[in-house]
Amino acid sequence: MIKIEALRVFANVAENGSLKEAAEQLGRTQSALSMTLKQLEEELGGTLFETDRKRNLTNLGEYVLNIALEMLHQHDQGLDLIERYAKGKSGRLRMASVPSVAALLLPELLRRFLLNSENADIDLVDTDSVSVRDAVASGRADIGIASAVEGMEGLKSEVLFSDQLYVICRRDNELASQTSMIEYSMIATEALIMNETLIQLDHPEFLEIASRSHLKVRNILSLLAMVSAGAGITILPGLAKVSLDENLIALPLADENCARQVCLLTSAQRTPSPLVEQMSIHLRTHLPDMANEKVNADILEP
Amino acid sequence: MIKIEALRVFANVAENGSLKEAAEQLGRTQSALSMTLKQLEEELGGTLFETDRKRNLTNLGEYVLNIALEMLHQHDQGLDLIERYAKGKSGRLRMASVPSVAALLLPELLRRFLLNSENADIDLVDTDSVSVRDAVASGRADIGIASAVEGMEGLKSEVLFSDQLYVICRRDNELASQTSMIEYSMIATEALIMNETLIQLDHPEFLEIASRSHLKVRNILSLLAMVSAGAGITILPGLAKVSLDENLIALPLADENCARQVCLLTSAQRTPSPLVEQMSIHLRTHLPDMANEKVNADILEP
DNA sequence: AAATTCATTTCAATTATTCTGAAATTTTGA
DNA sequence: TCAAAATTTCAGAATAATTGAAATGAATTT
Repeated sequence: MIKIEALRVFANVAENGSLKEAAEQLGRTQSALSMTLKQLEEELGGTLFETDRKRNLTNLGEYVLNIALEMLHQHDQGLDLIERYAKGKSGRLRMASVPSVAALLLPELLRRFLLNSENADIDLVDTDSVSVRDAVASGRADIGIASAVEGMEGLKSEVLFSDQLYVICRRDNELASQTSMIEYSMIATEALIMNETLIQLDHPEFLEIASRSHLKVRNILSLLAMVSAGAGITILPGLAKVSLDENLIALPLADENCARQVCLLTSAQRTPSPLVEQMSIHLRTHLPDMANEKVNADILEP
Repeated sequence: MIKIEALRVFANVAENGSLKEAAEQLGRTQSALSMTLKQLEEELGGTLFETDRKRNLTNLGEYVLNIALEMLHQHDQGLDLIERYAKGKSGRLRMASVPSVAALLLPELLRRFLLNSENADIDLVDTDSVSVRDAVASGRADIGIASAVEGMEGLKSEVLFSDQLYVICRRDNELASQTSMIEYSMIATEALIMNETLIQLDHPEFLEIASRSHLKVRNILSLLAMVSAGAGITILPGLAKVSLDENLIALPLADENCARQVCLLTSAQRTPSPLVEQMSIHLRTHLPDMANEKVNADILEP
């Protein structure tokens, strides 16, 4: 059977016009190439070169060279595609992420990722945690970044980083002068504006406070505008409060158990594609540091 | 290094959904295929099937299958082209032949040749022996069929068959009653009309007769019309006289040495292409018989 | 024309790869 | 849970590829 490697040897020798050169290029001995060519000629039932000096091709040799070059090109290109894909350097990747991570961390993270994966084709959708979970579970997204929510059957979930909660209030609020962390008791008398992430807090003291709240705002800009306008205080994860208005201040919440756990979500059903695998690794290694950096930079500023 | 045969195994297993079936189809053991796949997966750095039952492909598996099928197709097609060409079943073949052979023998001979060489592309030119020789010598034709002429350097020549000469005269000529072969002496008093093939005869007695001839006609139809009209007699090789007018008759010439030698001409410089090789073999094995058949059929008829 | 050089082929020994058969393991379906 | 079917594993056998050294063959020089 004619092997593609024999054709590669032939093409190399034909283009070099010499066994010696070709042997050097291919890192083999002349005799190995000589035997390969001999075998190829036997299989073809005809001679490829006019003499045993490899300067001139026979008619058959010319024909075979033409076809072989095309074959080798196709072959190498095919292998390249496969290898790139297998190494996670190309392919399609649909991501779903909560807005805070998508807006604050992913731009830089994806930029770095793409340095090693030029042919990757990435779709990013930002939405709330529940939708992120659903997108991954249903196969509409390959990878999700969200806080843990109920009902994660069929999903693999892994904590990427923990996002500490902060009380957001106006600078003229008396809380602003606190130097220690904020206990629930300290905000018991404040009007609390609820939001998406607060729904998951289950500390009894907090639940008590929350039960008295009559305002819930979904959109974060509106939420902050409310606080700014004096409608009350709110509580947000560190990442969500990185660019507050000047008249607002973020104060760390003492209860560390109720930090938002930002998770990486993937389907448990299917083996991840190499690109998903690569991205998962990339997220695991870079996202925690980037998150800390972002949150701390913001804290140290005021 | 990823081998095309490993991809073939993978594609086969993927499409069969089972090692067992694929092993049967490929004439190998399951374990051989299992190891090939294992090695392929190792080289890719990822798994190709969801479980070790080969029913479901991973995302990577699907991608690789797509590319691999295309690669295999290209590869097999390329090999097929090469093999067909090498076996002389495809390619281009330019033939030059003297008209008698071209008209009487080649149609049937080429028809038979093409049964085994569907993809061959044949160009046939008919012309006189000198032009045939020149066409082959200059590379304008790959193969020539002609009588031996002077100056055959650079050509390989091989006698295919010998074409006996015949005297052509009117049935009312007294020669027509001859039952024995015609000696030169018997036509000494006839008016001889010269033609292309007679130029090469060098028998002294003939030369004597020829020297008295003042008419040379090239075109065979004109030549025969001349004889028919009573302008004289002529001498033609057996093949050239196969369909004479009713009032003409062909009488075998006794001198067997001066039969026309119909030769196969090829270039001595270049190794013949496989198609030329095949055609040469075909001509060698079939042309002599076909020529005899044609000449004899015609002789027995009257 | 002989001698020299350079490239290629040949051949036997080595090394690497692939395949097999049997046993062990895993999965599936009852 | 068990038996049947499919797959994997592994060591040894069969194949194939590669090497190094010597021989052959072609071109070039003297």
